[in-house]
Amino acid sequence: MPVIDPTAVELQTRHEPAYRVVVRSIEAKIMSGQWAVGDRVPAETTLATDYGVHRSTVREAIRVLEQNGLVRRHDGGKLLYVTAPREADISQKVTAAIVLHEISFFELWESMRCLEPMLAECAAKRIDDEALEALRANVEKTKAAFEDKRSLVELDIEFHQIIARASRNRALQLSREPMSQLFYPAFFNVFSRLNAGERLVFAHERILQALSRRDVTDARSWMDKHIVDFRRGYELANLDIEAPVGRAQQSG
Amino acid sequence: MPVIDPTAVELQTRHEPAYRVVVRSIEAKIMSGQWAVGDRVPAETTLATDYGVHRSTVREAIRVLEQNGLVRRHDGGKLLYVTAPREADISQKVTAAIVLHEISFFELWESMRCLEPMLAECAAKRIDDEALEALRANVEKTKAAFEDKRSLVELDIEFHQIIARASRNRALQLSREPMSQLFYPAFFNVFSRLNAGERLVFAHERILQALSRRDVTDARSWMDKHIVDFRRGYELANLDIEAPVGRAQQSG
DNA sequence: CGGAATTTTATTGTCCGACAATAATGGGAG
DNA sequence: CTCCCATTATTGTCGGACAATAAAATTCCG
Repeated sequence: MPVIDPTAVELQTRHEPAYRVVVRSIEAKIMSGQWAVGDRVPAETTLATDYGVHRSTVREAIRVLEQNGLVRRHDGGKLLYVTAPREADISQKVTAAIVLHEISFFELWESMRCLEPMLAECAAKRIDDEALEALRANVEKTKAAFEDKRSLVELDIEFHQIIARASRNRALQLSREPMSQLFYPAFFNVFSRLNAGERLVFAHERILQALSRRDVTDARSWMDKHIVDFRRGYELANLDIEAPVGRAQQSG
Repeated sequence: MPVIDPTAVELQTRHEPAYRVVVRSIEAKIMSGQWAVGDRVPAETTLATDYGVHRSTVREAIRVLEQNGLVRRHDGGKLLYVTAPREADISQKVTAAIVLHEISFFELWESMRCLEPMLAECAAKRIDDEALEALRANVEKTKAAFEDKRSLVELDIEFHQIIARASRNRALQLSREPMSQLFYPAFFNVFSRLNAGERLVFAHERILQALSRRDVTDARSWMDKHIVDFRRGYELANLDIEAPVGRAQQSG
């Protein structure tokens, strides 16, 4: 009795296409560990004869597995290997889903207000000196980049990313990543309209101090303030909180 | 300047396979809204001539898009339509990623402890009478199902799902769903070992009461207690907090 | 004998064409 | 106007082919 059963609900009457059978078979082999991460996947022709189908059919199956991040070819190579899905693989898909479902900035903001303080809290418990040093460097660079809005955005993204990694919680990171991709472009709008650099540096400094002291409570509360403050900036910049994210945001 | 640019970093030197070009082209049409959700996608042969490639090539592209949830055939039909990715589509992929990355139960629990109280808080603000009624019915059924561990698990899943929906925040729901899929199977282990039905009902009743009163603070704090309590149960049941989720959990 | 250069082989990306099964569509009978 | 049937369109699958090139095997040279 498998803990997860993706193969559970399946229509018996309409016979499943062959390529999907191949997908599920290989998927099962990978998820069960029979084909371990790093193993090479047999050639298309081999799979075709093994499964008794045409190579085109195998190919379609491979595209599906590839897209799910379960198999991948090493950079510039043509051999296929079993892999664990990369964060970027699924992050991108979640991002697309958010856009197409026309999820509002508000929903994203609310989620970030939930996740970021938690990430900060976890980071305060587990951050190492290396990450702390990276954060210090980031804040210094931010101070120096007051003029350049674009660098400001990039440095802000980096700041939060370092903290996310420092949390040592990959599940939280996985949740945060796709949202941040959509959340932060809005930053550029805010920075362009308001001169928010000063507030940004102030907040980042406070958070950094809290993390340095491993002060869980402070890290959380400053991060929370920071997220709340961003929403105010968003509103002050005359952007629509309720508008779906993803398409180019316009001022009201 | 697009807000998101998935097509950004791409190797120029090694020429991109044709099927991938087709994917990106169609993807762009969908993401930009040029092909709206609900529109029919042209037939494979049409696309083939349009793009000047063979039908097999188009087919591989379609598999990719299909897997991303951007296009789908209506149940039992053969015509392809533009769609927004379903929650289940990506939820399943995230779940696979969590398993293959061997993310620990602790990481998942920590994430749920972040998300569930927030979901409860949002639900307290926005829940309607219908959902409230559904929750009441759920709690009644739970009281009646004290013996049957399996029903107990299912009812618990339902309870939290109703609250998630009531939060009216689809981004949060999107984060929660894949984790809950992996989180809850562990429930069965706990219920089997401990007689946790009583505690479960107690907690659910408190949460329900708070939601009925639209008491944001109470809803959050009872949900938090509930999640914390579950972890205790997990430990009392002698299960390993640090073990990766996904494979069958064993007692220590 | 070990490593670099070169040849051979394996593998992928793409194409052409074909055919059966069946969903979609259009048209006629009631 | 609705229901049933013939026609058409579309997909799933197959067989085979070929160029490009990565991978492997082999030769060559210091």
